[in-house]
Amino acid sequence: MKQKATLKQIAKELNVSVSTVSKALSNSPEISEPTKKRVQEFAKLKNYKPNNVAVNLKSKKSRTIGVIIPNILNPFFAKVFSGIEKAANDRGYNVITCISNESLEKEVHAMDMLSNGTIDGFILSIAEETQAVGDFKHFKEAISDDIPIVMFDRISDEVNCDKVIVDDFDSAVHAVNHMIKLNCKNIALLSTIDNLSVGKLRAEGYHKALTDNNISINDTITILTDNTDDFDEKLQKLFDKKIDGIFALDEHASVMAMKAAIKKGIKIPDELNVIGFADGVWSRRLTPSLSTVSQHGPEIGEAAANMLIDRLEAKEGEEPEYQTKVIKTELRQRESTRKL
Amino acid sequence: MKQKATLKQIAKELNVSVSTVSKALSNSPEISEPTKKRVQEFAKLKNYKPNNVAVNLKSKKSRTIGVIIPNILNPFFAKVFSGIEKAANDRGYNVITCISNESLEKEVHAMDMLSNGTIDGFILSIAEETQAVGDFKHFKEAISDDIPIVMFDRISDEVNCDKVIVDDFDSAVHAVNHMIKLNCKNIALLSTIDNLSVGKLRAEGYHKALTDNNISINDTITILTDNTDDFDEKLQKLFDKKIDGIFALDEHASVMAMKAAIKKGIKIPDELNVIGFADGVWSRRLTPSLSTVSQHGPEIGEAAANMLIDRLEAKEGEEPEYQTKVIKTELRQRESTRKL
DNA sequence: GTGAAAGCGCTAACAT
DNA sequence: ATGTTAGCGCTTTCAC
Repeated sequence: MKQKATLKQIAKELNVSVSTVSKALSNSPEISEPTKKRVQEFAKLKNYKPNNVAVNLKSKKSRTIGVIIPNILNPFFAKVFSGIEKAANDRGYNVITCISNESLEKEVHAMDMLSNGTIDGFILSIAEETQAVGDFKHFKEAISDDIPIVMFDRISDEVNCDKVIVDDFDSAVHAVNHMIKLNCKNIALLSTIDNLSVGKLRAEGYHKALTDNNISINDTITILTDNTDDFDEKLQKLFDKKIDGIFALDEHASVMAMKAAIKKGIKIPDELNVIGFADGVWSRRLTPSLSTVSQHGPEIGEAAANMLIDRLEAKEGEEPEYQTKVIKTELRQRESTRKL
Repeated sequence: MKQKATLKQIAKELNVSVSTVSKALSNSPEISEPTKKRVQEFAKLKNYKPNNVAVNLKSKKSRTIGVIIPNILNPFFAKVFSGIEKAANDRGYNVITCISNESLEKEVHAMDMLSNGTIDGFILSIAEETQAVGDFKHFKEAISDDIPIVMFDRISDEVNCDKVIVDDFDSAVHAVNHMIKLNCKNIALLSTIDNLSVGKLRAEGYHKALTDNNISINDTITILTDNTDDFDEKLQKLFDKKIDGIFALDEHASVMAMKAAIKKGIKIPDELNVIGFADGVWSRRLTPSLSTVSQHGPEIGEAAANMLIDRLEAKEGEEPEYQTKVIKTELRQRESTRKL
């Protein structure tokens, strides 16, 4: 292995001082043109790259963002992640990723591992268990240690920090209103994420839309749970009731409901309209394709990364106020909805 | 903001030397029990955490792995990634992720950004463009700079390094043999990844199986392309031919083919058997659910991470030989296959 | 225009 | 048992 080039080595070989080399490479006006040229060319020849760790130690910044995601297999999070990675890279930042796997302990551990100079700030979505338990000490601690956090999607009002969310409540109101306009009279509400803040907000939006339209809420065509097995079981009985619309709050509920309806021989969209929250390519690939509330994952990620970096790069004392940015959803009409 | 605790500060406040504090915290036998206790308790009180950047500079190791993935939205890569992340974390390593987006330039840039002490080694799957162009200089450079690489799935024989792959060729032979046993006589071969090494291997496996069974190869029921639009177009005409089996080399081909068949009113699996390479949850959710060649993404990731870390932690001069580990696939029978 | 020296926070060989 | 010193690779202030 060839030795890695350092300032020291270059200085020795060129018979100049370390600081001359350093300045020459950063194009300082203190250094004469000929010396600069000599140093820069030699450095290129030797393929010199400043040791990032040393630079970080000196500057007390790592230009690295810690991202904590509950589950990378969920296409929504994968999309957000790709947005974060892109925006961060564009601004010269690296991204260290941890997966909390919905566990409070892993979340705490991950933050602990990284809160030692490794990262300058966090972007995260709260783990399911953390939301259930309501333990947010680790977030507050990081913030008081001057490590900024940007939360996205699953947030907590108890923590004072930047946030990026989707207008879950409004999106649901809008989607359900749309179904009502399509002449749906009996819209089932299905969710396997009733433990999450976002799930609750979407359910409230559904209620609001029904109430606004003077439609009474029918609990017998509502499945709210936090467990897919439980959901699948309850789903069996759903089609005993009269329904002409399904509003599903997550991908699992959307797909399983469509699958079950098709099996029962119910025609979509002629007898049944379906709208679901979904982000993968799959809503398009389904037969019939699924009309969705699309959450613009990449935009959420980009917004979060930019908010964090803006704060990191703000001059001391000029940090912006904490803000909550709302990314608008979009109702994507595909084959599963049509006027009844 | 409260000042971050450092050894220096603690030393001053306790009226001992920095090295005493350092040794006490690492539980060195050189230090007396009472002092140790005093220091350790004070450190805990102050919530002291060793500055990771300084430790890295000193030790010339970062305990961080650079992962470069072509596309995190592809569920196969997402699964591999989750395996890497898990194995790395279990062994005390962090993971910095870059997404090459199938671009050679981004791949080169990512490696460049990280090859300066930020990471100890790479785990990567080669970008599409890189495979097409056949430019592997950046990999060789890293290796000669003593930064080990583990490649997975999309590898290159031109680069001498550790590799983790799936037995694509054998898997395809096995799957097609299976279809033949189910009495398929006219098996179509569909691929949108004919530009990738893995795509080619799978296609060769298909040919081998047909040849072994004395079935002649029929180019009119073969769609090999690297472009999904092109594929979708050619797919329209596929069902004009007589086919009773579909072997699809990637997720897009699998799903679009099933969707098209269903639209044509072809009964799966009664008139047509389908097997596809796929990794998402969606193969299960399809109607009928898709029989797949499952690639054990998480295991691939874990194996890659462990190989890399084993090499990183090997004593100088005792590094293991480069090896290529093969993870076995599994034929997952679901509703899209049944004896004709 | 160039160089010497200090220091970022930590470890470890070497005194005392 | 504790402290002193040097050094990881770099930047930057201050002298010359």
